[in-house]
Amino acid sequence: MYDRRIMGTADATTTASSALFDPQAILESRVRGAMVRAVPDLASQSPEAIDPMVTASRNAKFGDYQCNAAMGLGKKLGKPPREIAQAIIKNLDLTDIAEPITEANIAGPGFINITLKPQSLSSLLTTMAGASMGFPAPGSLGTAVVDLCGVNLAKQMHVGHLRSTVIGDTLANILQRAGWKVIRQNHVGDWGLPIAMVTSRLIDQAAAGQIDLSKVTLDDLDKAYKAAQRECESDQRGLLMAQRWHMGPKIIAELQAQADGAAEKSERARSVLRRLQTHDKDVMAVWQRISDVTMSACLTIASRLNADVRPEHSAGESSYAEELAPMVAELEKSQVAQISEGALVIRLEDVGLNEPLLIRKSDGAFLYATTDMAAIRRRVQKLGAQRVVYCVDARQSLHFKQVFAGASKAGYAKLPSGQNAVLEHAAFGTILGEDGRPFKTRSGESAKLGELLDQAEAYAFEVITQRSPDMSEDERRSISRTIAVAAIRYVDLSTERIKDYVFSYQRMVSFEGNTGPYLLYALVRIRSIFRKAAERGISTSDLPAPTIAHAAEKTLALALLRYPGVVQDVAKSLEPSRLCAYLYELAGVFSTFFDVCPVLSAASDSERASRLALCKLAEGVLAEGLKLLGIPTLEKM
RNA sequence: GUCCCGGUAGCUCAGUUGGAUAGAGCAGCCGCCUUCUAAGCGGCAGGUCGUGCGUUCGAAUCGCACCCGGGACGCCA
Repeated sequence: MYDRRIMGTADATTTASSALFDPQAILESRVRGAMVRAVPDLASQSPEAIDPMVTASRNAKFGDYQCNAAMGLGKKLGKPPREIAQAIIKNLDLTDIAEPITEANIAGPGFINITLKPQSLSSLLTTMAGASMGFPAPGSLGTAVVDLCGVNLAKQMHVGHLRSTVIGDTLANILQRAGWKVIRQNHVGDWGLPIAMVTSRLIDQAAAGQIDLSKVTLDDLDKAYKAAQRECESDQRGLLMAQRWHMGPKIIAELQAQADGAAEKSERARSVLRRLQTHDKDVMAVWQRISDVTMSACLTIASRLNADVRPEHSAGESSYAEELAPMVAELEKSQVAQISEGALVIRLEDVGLNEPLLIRKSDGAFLYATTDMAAIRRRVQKLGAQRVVYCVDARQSLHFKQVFAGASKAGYAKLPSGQNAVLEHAAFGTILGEDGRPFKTRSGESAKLGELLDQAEAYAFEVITQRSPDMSEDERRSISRTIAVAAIRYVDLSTERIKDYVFSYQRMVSFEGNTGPYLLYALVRIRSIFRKAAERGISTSDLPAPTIAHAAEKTLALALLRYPGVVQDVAKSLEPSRLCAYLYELAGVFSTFFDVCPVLSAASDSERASRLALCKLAEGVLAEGLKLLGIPTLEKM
C-alpha cells in the first residue's frame, strides 16, 4: 500500500557503521563473501539477496554464533547441505576473530558453529566504546515524525493515554539515537463538536455565576465534559421503549422533556462550534482557557512519566482547522474524492480497501480523517518527514490504513525524491481491567494517570523505607518517584505492542524479576562498585581493554556487543519490548558476573582493572538503554 | 456477514528472516549474605506451543480449514 523502500536505505547505512565491532555484522559480511566464493552462481546476485543467516547461538555449547545458510542453500541448489557447509568454511577466513573453523564446527544437517577468540572480544569491546556505539550521526538518516500522547481538551490523562505517551516517547528516543532527526507531534483533540459542547456548557455556567473560569481545574473541566456529553445526548431509545411498553404518561413526558432539552443543548453547542470556527473573541477566550488548563495539567503528568512532551510539540486538530476547506476543495476538484450519498469520500477499492475514506459529511462538516489527511500533508511536505510513526491504539488500524492510502492517493506523502514517505501505525493493544473489559475504576471512571503514579510512588516508598531505613526521607521520596516511573513505563513497554494487557497494581508495583526496578537495581550495583573504588582510592580512569577469561565475563561481553544491533532493530520494528528484553538479559548476565567475579577484591591488579573496564561498559550500555526507555537512573536505592 | 489482532508452564509473558533439548519472571520447593546493594544469584519441579490437515531434512514460526477470546467495519473521534 505504501512504499517501504526508504527502509532499505536506512538498513544499509546502519549496518555498515556498526560492522566495526558488532560480531554479527562482521560474521555476516565474512560469510557472505565465503558463500559467493563457494557457490559462484551467487556472484550475480546483489549482496542483500544473499542471506548469511548468522545468529547468536541460543545454546553456549554450539559456540557463540552460528550460521544456518548451508541448509537453505543446499535446498535451493539440490545439493547435500553439509557439502555446502564444507564449501563455505573452506572459503571462510575468520582467523583474526574466531577460533579455527574446521569440519568439527559443522553440526547436524549443516550448522556452522563459530566461537570468538577471547582476545577479539576484548578488542571489539574497546572499539565499541570508542565509536559512539557505531550509530550513524544524529539526523543522518533523515527526518521522522512521531505522533504521540494525543490528549483531549477537558479530559484528565487516563490509562488510555499512557501507552501512546510512553511508547511514543520511547520510540522517538530510539529513532533519534539510531540516527533520525525526530519531530514529536502531539495531535491534541482540541476541536470539533465535543469541545464545543463543553465550551458551551462552561459559557452558560460562567454566565450563571456557577463557576469562575479563572479558577477552574482540569478536574472541573473533566466533570463539565462528561456532563455536557450527557445533556446533549438524547435518550431516544428510552423514549421509544417507554412509548412501546406504555410506561405511563409521566415517564413518557419526562423522557420527552429530556429529549427536547438535549436537542436544545445540542443546537447551542453547534452554535458555539460555528463561533469557534469563526474565531469569535468571547468563545475563543473560553476555549483558550480550557486549552491552557488542560495542557498545563497533562504536560505535568507527561513530565512525571519522564516523557518528553512539551508545548512546542502540540499540533492540535485546531491547528489544521483553516487548512481543511481548501484541502477538501482541491481533492474534490482533482477527482481524488467523489460525492457518495451526499458525503465526500475517497474510494480505496483499488488498493484493497472496501471501505471508502469519508472526508466530508453530507452536512458539510469535516471529520477526524480529514484532519489526519492534513496532518500527513504538513508532516511530509512542510516538516520534511521521510517517516511518520503513529503511536495510536490498535482499534484505529482500519482508520490509519484508509488515511495512509488516501494520503498516498492525494500525493500528500510524496517526497521531493519522488518516493513516498513511510507511514507507519505503531499500533498498541488495550489496557484491560480484571474483567477483561477496557480498564475502568470501580466507579466506572478511567483510572487517572496522576493517581496511578501516586499509588506506585507510595508503594515504592514503603519498600525503600523497609530496605534503607537510614536514608533521609527526602532521598527516599525522590528515589520512590524514579522507581515508580521505571515500574510503570517498563510494564507498558516490555510486552509486544499489539497485545492487550490486564492492568494490575500488583504488577505495576512489583519490583522483582522482569521489571523496571530490577534494571535500576542492576545499574545501582555497578555504580556502587565505582563509588566504593573511589572511597578506597582505586583509580577507575585509563582502564585497559578488558581481558575475557571467566565464563561470566564472556557472557557479559557477548551481551554488550549486541546492544547497537538491538537499538537498530527497534528503530526498524518499532517494538520497544525487544530493547526491554535485551536490557533484562543484560542485567541478568551482569548480576551473574557480579556474583561470581569479584571486581574490587579481584585476584590481581590487572584482573581488577580489566573487570572495572567491563563494568564501565556495562554501566554505559545499561544506562543508555534505560535512557532510551525513558527511565531515569539512580546512584543508590 | 467481511476484515484485523490474539491463543505458548497454574499465572504473566519471551521466542527475530522456519533451525539443534520451546525460554524467562511470578507462585511452589531446595541452597547461598562477617566479602563490590539478597529488589540478587544458583538449583529442582512445571509444556498435547488452541485443534486438525498440509508444505520439508526440519514447524510455536509458513499454507489451508476449524474452535475460542477481543476488536473494527460511510456521515463519532
